[in-house]
Amino acid sequence: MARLPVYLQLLSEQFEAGITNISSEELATLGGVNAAKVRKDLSYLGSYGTRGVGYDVEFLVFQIKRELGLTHEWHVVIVGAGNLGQALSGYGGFGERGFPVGGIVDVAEDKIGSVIGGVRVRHIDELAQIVQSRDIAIGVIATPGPAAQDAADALVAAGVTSVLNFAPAIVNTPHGISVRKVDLAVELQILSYHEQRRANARQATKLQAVPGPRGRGASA
Amino acid sequence: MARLPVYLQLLSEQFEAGITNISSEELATLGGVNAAKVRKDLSYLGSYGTRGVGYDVEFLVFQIKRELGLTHEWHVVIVGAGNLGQALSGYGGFGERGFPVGGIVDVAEDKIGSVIGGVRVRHIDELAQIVQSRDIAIGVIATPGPAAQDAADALVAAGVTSVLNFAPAIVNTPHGISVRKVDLAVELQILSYHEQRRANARQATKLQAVPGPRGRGASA
DNA sequence: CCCTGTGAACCCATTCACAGCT
DNA sequence: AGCTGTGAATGGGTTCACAGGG
Repeated sequence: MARLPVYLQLLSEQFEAGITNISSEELATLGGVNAAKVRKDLSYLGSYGTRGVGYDVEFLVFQIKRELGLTHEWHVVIVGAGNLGQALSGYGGFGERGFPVGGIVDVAEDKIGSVIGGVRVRHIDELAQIVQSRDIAIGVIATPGPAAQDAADALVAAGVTSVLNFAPAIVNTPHGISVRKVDLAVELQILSYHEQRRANARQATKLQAVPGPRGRGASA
Repeated sequence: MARLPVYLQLLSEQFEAGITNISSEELATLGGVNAAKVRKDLSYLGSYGTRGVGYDVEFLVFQIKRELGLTHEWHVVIVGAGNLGQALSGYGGFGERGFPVGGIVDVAEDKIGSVIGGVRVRHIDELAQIVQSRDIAIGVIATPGPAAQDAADALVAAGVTSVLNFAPAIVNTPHGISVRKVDLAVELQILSYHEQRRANARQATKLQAVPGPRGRGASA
């Protein structure tokens, strides 16, 4: 379930704050969702709650981590050492959350050898060797859109079975490979859409308040 | 609709490639979705298709851009000039896709004044002035988790009405503010979950093939 | 004849509501 | 009494299937 990571984060925060027990109601409020949904989601892990009391925060954190496979670190390999690849590698957030960068590769000779976030950029031909030596299962595509499919193919050929795609392109992979896509521009476009609607609404209100003498049906 | 940006991207690529007309079937294949869904989504824009023929690619691109409010650029302001903020600012992708970085702010004195991606880091107290001078509607939160709520409050106070939150925290905003959350760690955790399931499946297969004599119910 | 546009059927996630344990 | 766990009801999004226009 895609909400488990969210619960994990909330529960971890509560645990840090010294909370040892939590009800579905409280957790739902923190996450801005329905309490019944929380209970359904958590019941999927097993019956780990205590009726009349709630859930043990620490135990729940452990169970979610186990379910998500977060009992050990997962090294990732980044394909593409351009702006985005450098950004992701330099951003320490991956390692902090249990996903250290185990390698970065690129096709461009001039990028190879430079060190970003403590990791040296290597040639994409070395991808299989990097993946196998560090037992890497997750690859990150940080190439321009047109190169994304090649990057995905290279990752799959190297033995990676999960792909996080930041490139603005849809990649095709064989069955059995997990792909997730994060497109920063798409997120902004969705916000732009909301802004656009707000702007239209303001305009409509204005037109309604002061109907122009030559209004061509704009108020309809 | 959250799929319009995807169609826009696909259609733009097709247009670049010289395709002038496209059927819902073709577009559906490119996007990996159902053709009926494509038609429903596009019909929401109006009846812009031609029966028996398909859709005019260029016209459709224009209509989607209009609907998404992409007829002009939207400047964004980034809060947080740490690793992630620098990464996002240095990454040229925002500007390329119509969302140039109009400012970066931080609370830390030592970050202020440095230039990232051509933009100078300024103090968060100047946020309102930056937002108003450039008429910025979209703010990006790139702070550590605990500072995210403060960043959101500052953005809203400054007049921003849409927020893209990269911090690992849920932020509360007044009604009427659009918020989207992108958590890179969550994406990786979801992939980790898939990897975990694959690992479990492999283990189960192995146990089934060669049942251990002292198996403690693992094969159930 | 081909493909769009759309009512109707379907499906699955969400929510409700309450039985049951502590 | 309080809160979990879950069958039943709800609702929204997806898919089907076909009428209708080019």
